Amino acid sequence: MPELPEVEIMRQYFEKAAMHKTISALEFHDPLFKVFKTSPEDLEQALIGQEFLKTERIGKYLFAQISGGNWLHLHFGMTGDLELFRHNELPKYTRFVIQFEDGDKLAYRDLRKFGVIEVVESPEAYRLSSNLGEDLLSITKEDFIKSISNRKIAIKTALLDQKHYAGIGNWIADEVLFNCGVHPNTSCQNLNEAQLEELLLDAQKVVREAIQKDTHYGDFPAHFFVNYRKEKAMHPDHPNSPVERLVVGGRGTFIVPEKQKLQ
DNA sequence: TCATTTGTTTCATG
DNA sequence: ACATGAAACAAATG
Repeated sequence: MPELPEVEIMRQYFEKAAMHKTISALEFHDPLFKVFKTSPEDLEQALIGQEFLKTERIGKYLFAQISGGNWLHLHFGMTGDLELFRHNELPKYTRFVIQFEDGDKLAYRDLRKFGVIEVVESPEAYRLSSNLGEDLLSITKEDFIKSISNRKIAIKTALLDQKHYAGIGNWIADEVLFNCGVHPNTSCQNLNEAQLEELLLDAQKVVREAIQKDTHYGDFPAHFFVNYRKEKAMHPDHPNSPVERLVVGGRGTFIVPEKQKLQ
């Protein structure tokens, strides 16, 4: 699920669900502690009796400021999300629960456990220490072009690298490459500045539109490539060129061959 | 049984 | 040290 737009919607959900309410207890439901980078004791120390003051997001990484100091960092891996609940049965695949004094409970769910829960000093400190780029929506054209133009890797692999600009995931990369008519295996060196700028602007546009639709895929415009992102599907603009699947950088990748030729 | 999945880290290689 | 690419991580689905 979670690429930049999904995490932005999750941030807005967290704002509504968890802000300014006293935390009374925590629950841990991941026996091997795969998703926890901070120990339960330290999480309790940091969170219990405190409240969340505000949220920030960098790419796919979500942060919430804790009143007692430091920030809670959440990453959602491939299958993570949040669910506010009050009843007794645990939402499916719940790994972590934050209980509030008012009886609300916030579940962090993550089927595959690729996500991360930890306490960090600040979003910016985390960004710098983990070599994370700036958020896709705030990076400048110049920085984007500089970071990509001399690389010797496939453009799709470069788009998925979170090191220079954070937020693009697998479906958005395919979406943008389709929109710009670029084959995902094109070497970065073979793209000129105008093409790179077009890729950035399109990525930002796709992200904004997805956020505006609350990332409900069903509400996306009909021309969105993600609607046809499966083998042999037919994009309405290319009725004679069925969608093809290939693997780029180890990730499933879909293209319309007629529009996206290798250069 | 095998391949697939909207992510990231780690390891090996050059 | 750095860039690159493959494998690993975990769990469900078809």
